[in-house]
Amino acid sequence: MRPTLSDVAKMAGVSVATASRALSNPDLVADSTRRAVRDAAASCGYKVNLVARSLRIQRTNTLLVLQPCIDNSFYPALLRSIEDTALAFGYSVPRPEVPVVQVLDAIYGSAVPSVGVDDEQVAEIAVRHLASLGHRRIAHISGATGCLTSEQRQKGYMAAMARLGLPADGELVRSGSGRRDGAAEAMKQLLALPNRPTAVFCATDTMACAAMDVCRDRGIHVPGDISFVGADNTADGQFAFPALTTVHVPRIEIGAKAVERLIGLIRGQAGMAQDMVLPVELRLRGSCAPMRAAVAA
Amino acid sequence: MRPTLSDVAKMAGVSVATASRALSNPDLVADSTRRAVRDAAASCGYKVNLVARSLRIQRTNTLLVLQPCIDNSFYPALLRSIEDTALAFGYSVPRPEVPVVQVLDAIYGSAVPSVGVDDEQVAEIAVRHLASLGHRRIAHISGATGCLTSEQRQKGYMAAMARLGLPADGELVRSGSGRRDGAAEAMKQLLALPNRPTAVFCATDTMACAAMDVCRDRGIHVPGDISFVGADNTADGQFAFPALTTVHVPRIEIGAKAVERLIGLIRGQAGMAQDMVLPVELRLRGSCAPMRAAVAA
DNA sequence: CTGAAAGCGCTTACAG
DNA sequence: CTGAAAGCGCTTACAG
Repeated sequence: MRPTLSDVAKMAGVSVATASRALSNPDLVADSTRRAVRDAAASCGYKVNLVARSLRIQRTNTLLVLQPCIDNSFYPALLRSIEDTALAFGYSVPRPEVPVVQVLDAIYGSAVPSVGVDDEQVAEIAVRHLASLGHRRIAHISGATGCLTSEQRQKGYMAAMARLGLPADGELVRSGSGRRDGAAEAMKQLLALPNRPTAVFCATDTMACAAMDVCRDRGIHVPGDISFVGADNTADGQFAFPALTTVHVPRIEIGAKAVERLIGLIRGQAGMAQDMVLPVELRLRGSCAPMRAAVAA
Repeated sequence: MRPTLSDVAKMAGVSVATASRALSNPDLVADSTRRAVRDAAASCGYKVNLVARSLRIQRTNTLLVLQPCIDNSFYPALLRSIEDTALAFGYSVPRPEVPVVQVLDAIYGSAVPSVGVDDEQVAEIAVRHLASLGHRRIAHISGATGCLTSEQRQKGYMAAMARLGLPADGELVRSGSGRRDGAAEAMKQLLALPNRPTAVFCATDTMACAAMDVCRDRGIHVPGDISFVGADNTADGQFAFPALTTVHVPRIEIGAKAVERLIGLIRGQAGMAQDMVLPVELRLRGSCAPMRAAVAA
């Protein structure tokens, strides 16, 4: 059992009150007492129970630090400075060794088990569907820079295009930054191309909807003139006109599995430290049509 | 004051024990009692005090969810699934509206105040120093993909090269992935170039040290044959041979300022929501030398 | 089915 | 300078 303040007090031969003061308000006790209590605390590895303290003082006085990676000599000094400053303000920085699961965007790398999907596969499914309809000039509107999901979808798009022997030259790939305005701008650039794409794979449904809106505003027919596939399967695509064909990412299942993993980790069950990749699937709706053979005639 | 279970019990005309059961163990109370307690709780907006509960049950039974961005219709369903599953396991997911400050890597965007440095400026200072020594073929070994710091340093490198009228063609930019092995590999590629760079700006000191090691192994003299500038000013560069010239990033000050900001935010002080950019500075050590005029002679 | 009581581990007036 | 006691807000045996 983790030692309590009462244990420390007994070891040091003082009352709990004095032990508390010696540790968190040292000015209030005699030098010798302070030393005795601190020694006792150190020898049994006492650490204050923050839950109890918080309940008592009606504040947590705690700052949580989340650090993306540890394998970098840059961090120790930063962390120490954070702790020192926090301490000077009467706050503490717990170093919780808590179980963690990451969902979808694996920013902590493989050191932390993740639950998500294969985002390269998401892109591959989308591109293959468009290619199966005869499209060859398939553009990509990518998501937020620095977002792993978005980067992997772009990578998957490039890989799929290469495997299919289709051109994925630079002008066909535009960043939509994961936002509606970015996607609209990207779509305008694609439409301004001398050799327009006949299909677009957008990294998110939200961006696909914005891109389709641009087409509608310009009298370009979806899917008659240009086809769209999104990814995620969010409500906006479902209720767009035409309804958006998309690659479904099973959010409900991902959330449930992530929690099961996390609780498994908390309970020390085996096999919970592995990554978990859930299947995705194409949802056919109205935003895609076969490539028109005589489009240039 | 936030209502306690005792308030709810009084409103419902039952004991605290019964109120507790009605809320967290409903099977144990009569239907009518349960309804009365729940109505009372709802009418005063009662929420269980998790600190008190945790102290009592000796577990927190709480899962913390950290979500990078909210402006995405993908998340609500995921979050609901997480909560539902957690609840089914007897865990709760608090929705803490806590003050947050981000340090250095602004992954949450400008919605969350950040404390850091201007990483484009970091790169610019490094490149300008090398250019001032006469170097023109200045290479860049970049950091981890998807890391904003690394991307901004690369962007700053490109911008500085352009402003100085120096060539920053693709072959001069290599990803070191922020790791020693990646940097070593990148350095080997740079050395294999027909027209070798005479200077290298590495996105981190750690990578610069690894790159310098590659040179030493091949009998290439630093700084006689090739100059290096790192960034961060971590201990590895300081003790490298030759000691690494670098752009100092003030970690101590960043940590202190971040905590001050955060506590200011907690205390509701004004002006704490702005981003804070701390100055960086060049630290001259032994890894740079003037470009040799007659290098090709 | 319900209530009175104990207690989780601390901190802090209050006495001495 | 130190200790006994109260109490933060809950939950849960134990009685009834």
